[in-house]
This record gives sequence, structure tokens and C-alpha cells, in this order.
Amino acid sequence: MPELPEVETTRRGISPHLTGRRVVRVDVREPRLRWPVPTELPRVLAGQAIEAVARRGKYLLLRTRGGTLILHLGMSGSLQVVPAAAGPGPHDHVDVVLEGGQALRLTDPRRFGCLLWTPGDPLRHPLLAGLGPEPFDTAFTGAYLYGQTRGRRAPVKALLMDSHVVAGVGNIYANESLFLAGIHPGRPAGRIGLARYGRLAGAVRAVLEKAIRAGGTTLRDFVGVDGQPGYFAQHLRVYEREGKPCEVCGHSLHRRVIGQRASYFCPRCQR
DNA sequence: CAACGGACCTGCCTGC
DNA sequence: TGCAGGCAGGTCCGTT
Repeated sequence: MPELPEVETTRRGISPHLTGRRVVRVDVREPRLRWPVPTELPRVLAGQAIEAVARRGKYLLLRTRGGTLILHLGMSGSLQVVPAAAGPGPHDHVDVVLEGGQALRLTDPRRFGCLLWTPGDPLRHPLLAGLGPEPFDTAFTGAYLYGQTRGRRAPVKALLMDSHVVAGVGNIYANESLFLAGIHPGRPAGRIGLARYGRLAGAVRAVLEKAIRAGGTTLRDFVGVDGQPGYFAQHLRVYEREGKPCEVCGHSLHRRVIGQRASYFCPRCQR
């Protein structure tokens, strides 16, 4: 489900409910996520005030004085702020109960998400330390991508989805960005020039920015904090549009598995 | 080192 | 109607 725009939508949604609030307790109903929820989490988080809700790539960071809660939504996770008394559904694995009667509730049917605790600098945590630049960071440029991809034979789409190259770009937005930049997703990354990478960096930012403004993409089950879907799905130009006409040239869009992931593109516009 | 396949899970849809 | 198979927004890890 969630790529950078969905995580950012979630961050903006939960932040006003969490910032400055104290955690009363943590209810872990199902600790078996991607990694087990640390057994000490309820103990260390209880009593802490949440000072800020930040995002790095697809990770959410709930900062407190004593440490940081690191949260990833995996493929199917979502967060909602609910009345703490509301009965949990079957996949509501964790509640962070806040003073004032509300709770931050993690729902994740596939359990690919994670919830971890670090007492130190979260950006030095093993999961975050190796992340590439944020797409909106000034370090993310065509020259950066060009430098990262010299000698690489992997398809450009695989590199674009590699969080160590750039953080937060998943399958939907990689497809959309490559379409906007006119680059074929299967092209070896090392065989793309500086100018085209400049266009790609701009396309990534443009697509993500527009998606954030639309509240993310809801395909099947993504919901924002108030349960509302995102509206970017109606702006998708290639994703899950196999056989439909390209909006630019009218050619039938193709689907092909590239780097183990479904890839959608216009064979005429993208080279 | 880069590249690839497998692994972790559930739900939903399709086709026989 | 039932069931097997395929597919899904992520990403780490082990093997070539």
C-alpha cells in the first residue's frame, strides 16, 4: 500500500493528534509483525510525551525525550486515531493509547509492517542509516542519479525503487515517474545520460508532490487517518492500465514484470 | 560487488 | 459452489 505520499498523508493526519500528547499505555495484541514488536515497548513508551512526528522515506518517527518509535506500514498497514474504547478489529495489532481518550491504532492485515524502538538517534538505526536522499532534498538531482548508476546493468526502475538509492519511491510512483520522464522502465540504468536523469529527478518530485496533494493513492485499502481514501488513483497514467490507450500518443499500454515487479509503460513514449 | 530469488503474511479475484 | 492459483502498494537476506 503505502509509498512516500501515503506515509506523508498519514504523518500529516496523525501529527496534530499526537504532538505534545503523552502516551498512557501501549496495547500490543499481535507482536508478530515483520520483526517482533519489542517486549519492552509498552514499558519504555508509557509516560513519554510525543514531541514530533517525522518521516524518513517510508518510515514514520514518533520522537519522545526517551527515544523514538520507528514505524513502517509495509504493504497493507494503516494508522488511524480512534477512541481508545473502540473495540479493535481483527487486524488492529497495536494501540498507542494517548492521554485524552484517543489511541493511535495500527491496522495491518499482511503484517509486513514493523514497530521498533530506539533510544538513540533514529537516523543511525540500521534500517534508516543506509537510506538514500529524500526525493525533495536538494541532494536528489539528475547528477546524483547519474553518478549512482554508472556501470549498473539493472533496469532503471529497479534502481529507482531501491531505497538505498532514493528513499520512498515504490512501484506505483516509479512507473508513473518513468512515464512522465519518457524513460523505458527496463532500460539498463547505466545506459541513461545526465540530461535524462535530470528529467527523471524532476518527474519523481512532480509525481510525488501531486500525489501528496491528492492525499495519496487508494487502490484497494489505503485510508488516511480519518478513514478517507486518497484521490491520486484517478491521476494514474500507466499503473494498472494495461491495454488502455496512452494518454499522450494513444498506443496501447504494456505490462511486463521487471525486477520482479509489475511494470506498466507506453512502448512508444518510453525509450 | 551486483543481481536475483525467496521469504515473510492475508485477502481478493479469476478460472476451472 | 468450491478450490487452486495468481496477484497485491515493501524490503531484508541469502545465494550466485
